[in-house]
Formats: sequence, C-alpha cells, structure tokens
Amino acid sequence: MSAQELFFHVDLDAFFASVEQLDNQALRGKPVIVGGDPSKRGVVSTCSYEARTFGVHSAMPMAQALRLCPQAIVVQGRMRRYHDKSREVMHIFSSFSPDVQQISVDEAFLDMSGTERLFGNAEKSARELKKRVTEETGLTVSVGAAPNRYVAKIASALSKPNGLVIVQPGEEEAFMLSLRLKDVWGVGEKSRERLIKAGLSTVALIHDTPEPLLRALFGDALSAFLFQAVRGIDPGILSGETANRSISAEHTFAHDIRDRNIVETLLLELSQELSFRLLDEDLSARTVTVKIRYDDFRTVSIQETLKQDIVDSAELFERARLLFRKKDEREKEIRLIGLGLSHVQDRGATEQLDLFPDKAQKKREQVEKALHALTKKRGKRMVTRARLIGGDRREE
DNA sequence: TCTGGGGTCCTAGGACCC
DNA sequence: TCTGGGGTCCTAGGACCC
Repeated sequence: MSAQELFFHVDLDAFFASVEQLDNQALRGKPVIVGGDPSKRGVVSTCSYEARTFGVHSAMPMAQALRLCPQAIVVQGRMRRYHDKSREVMHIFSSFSPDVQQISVDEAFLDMSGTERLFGNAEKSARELKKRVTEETGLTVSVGAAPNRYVAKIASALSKPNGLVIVQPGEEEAFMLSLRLKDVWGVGEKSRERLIKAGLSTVALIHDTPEPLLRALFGDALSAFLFQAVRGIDPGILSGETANRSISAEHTFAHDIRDRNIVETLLLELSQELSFRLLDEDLSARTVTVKIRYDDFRTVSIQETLKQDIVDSAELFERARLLFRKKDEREKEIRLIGLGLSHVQDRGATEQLDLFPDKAQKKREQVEKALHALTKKRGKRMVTRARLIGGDRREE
C-alpha cells in the first residue's frame, strides 16, 4: 500500500469574463458575457456571475442570453490575453506540485501526494494556493481536493466561485452518493434521460443496480464508467493519455449558404489552416474527415483513411473537396462546414521509416514550409492562393 | 430559444485475416 | 457447404466536455 494519494483540481472562476473585469474596471460588478456576435449565430463562451443570476450560461445562444439579460455587456474573446493569464496561474501551480496536468485553458490537476511536509494538509495548502493566485493574478479559483482526480474534479465545481471542497480518504463513496445526478461528471443530458427512463434517477439507485444489469442497459463502456463513478473510484477518463490525436477546424456561416463555390472556398481556407498546424507542430495525419451541417441542423460526415500521410494544403484540399462532393446533398442549404484530421502523430515517427522518400513529395513539403513561414512573418492572408483573394468568406 | 469551435471517446456494422 | 471465434481496421454517427 502506497502513501495516501491527494489530488487537487483547480478551476478558474468564470475565467474569460473575470479577465475582462480585471482588465477593465468599468466591467466589475456588472453582467459581462464573453462570446460571439448574436447576428452571426454566436453563443456564450463564458459569463460573469452577475450575468448568471439572470439565467445566462455557457453555450447558450447569444440572442437568448441577451433576451434574458438585455443590459449585459458583451465582449469578444481575447484568447491571447487569456492564454497569457493562464500561463501565469499555471506557473503558480507548479510551485505547489511537481506534477501539474493542465487539462484546459482554465483548469488543472495537481498531484499533491506527499507534499504535506512542505505545505501542510490539504486544507492548508489549498488555502495558500488560492491566496497566492488571487494576490498575484487578481483572479479567483475553486479547488477540489480528493484522493483521486475524478472526485477532485467534481468537488471543485460544487462551491464555485472561490470555493474549496475537500473529500477525505474513505469518504469518496459517501460524497458521490450525496450528489445530484446532474453533478456527476461524464453523465450528460442524453445519458441522464436514459438513466431516468430505466428508473435510475439518483446516484444511489445507480449504486444499488447490479453490474450485469447496468451492462445490459447501457453497454460496456458507460456501465463500467457508472459503476466506478458512483463508488468514487476514478474511472480513469481524466488521466490525460490519448490514443488517437485529432485536429479540426470548422465554421458556421452567418447565413445558410446555397452557393457551393462559397462552401468549397471555405474548405480551402480550412485546409490551409490545418496543414499549417501540422507543419507548425511537426505532425502528420492519415485520415481526413469532412463535416457538413445543413440548415435543419442535421449533421453528416464522410471520412477517408489514406495509405500515405497528408503532406500539403493543396493535397488536403483536393481530398476534402472530393469527399465533400461525394456526401453533399446539393439541393440543401449549408449552415456549417468542417474539416478534421485524425491518425495524427509526430512526423518524426513516420520519417524514420521513410527509407525511399518520394522526391516530389519532399519538394511540396518544402514549398509548404516556405509559404507557412512567409504567412507567419507577414501576418495572416498576406500570402494566399488565388481562390482566396477577394474577400474573407467567413463574412458570408 | 435556435443552437460555436475544438477536442476525446464509444458504438455498431462490415471487411479482412488467422 | 449452410457456416465458429477472435482481433484489427475502417466508417458514420453520437455523447460529452470546456
């Protein structure tokens, strides 16, 4: 038996909105919404706690949010600024634990096992961490402390903002049993509906359901997840190890589009965006996926796995266009177009096996890299293909 | 109400192989 | 001929999260 494990999950409160209020005094104490333009079908990204009292929440259509809270101040996100601020906070975390696992821009796990001699017990170290974040960055965080990541993650959400919830060793199961079903991380709306339909409307009822019955009702993965989650055993889905990376880019048009030329031009932009990212991070990909959302919100996709890695944006675009044309229901209006790459891996991993490199392929790669470097230097869209000249299709 | 964008993981059927 | 079982890969769609 190893020493007692202890994890913190630390979550920045209303992160984007809090940064806006920090940077602009006039926004403090007011309902602030960070999100997209309502006339372009934007949604709420984050909102301040003042806005939440009106019922506004993340992912809500901006038009609806403004009906609920007409006096809200809407600001466009400044991702660069948020990332800078995020780095400051993560840096503070790293002085509390040698093992900080950042899982998104505004949250991280800290493995605090064995730090007691340095920082004191969970409560003492959590309070110290909260104090330092607020003093040094002007932001507040909520902390969940527990013997495993999964329980810590749930605990941090329970007393936001500026919260601290500690689940002691041995209390994990009782803690889970005290939760409402909607507080159980990983059980979303659809699964909740299925559970309720099966008569399992509380954590306790799920807990008391025999495992084989759970499996018969919900399948291998969901049942295994539920069985462990309701007992406070870490189901492991937050461990951070991933099997198959993917990257993607998509765009929702401000108005539904009938003109396929516009859609394909956007597909070209997305191809450039993704191929640049591949180069930038020295990655390669084998599977291309095109996603289409029609005006009725029905979403379809088509994908193709290639024998060779994707090399440049022109090739990616040609693949993407073929897939698009194959899947497209031409009489329908299009709301969204997306492009994804999967089977993504480090380029080094494949290059070493590349004993007979294709000369033409190498050449294209070099051209692509040069183009990329130039674009980076001169700013976006200084260098572009003829098709893109004449306006940004995203304004359509 | 009228629904973003970027990710990860799962399911179920079919192909193919041993 | 009248048909097993397991494993892996691919595809399309979905659930979930921030």
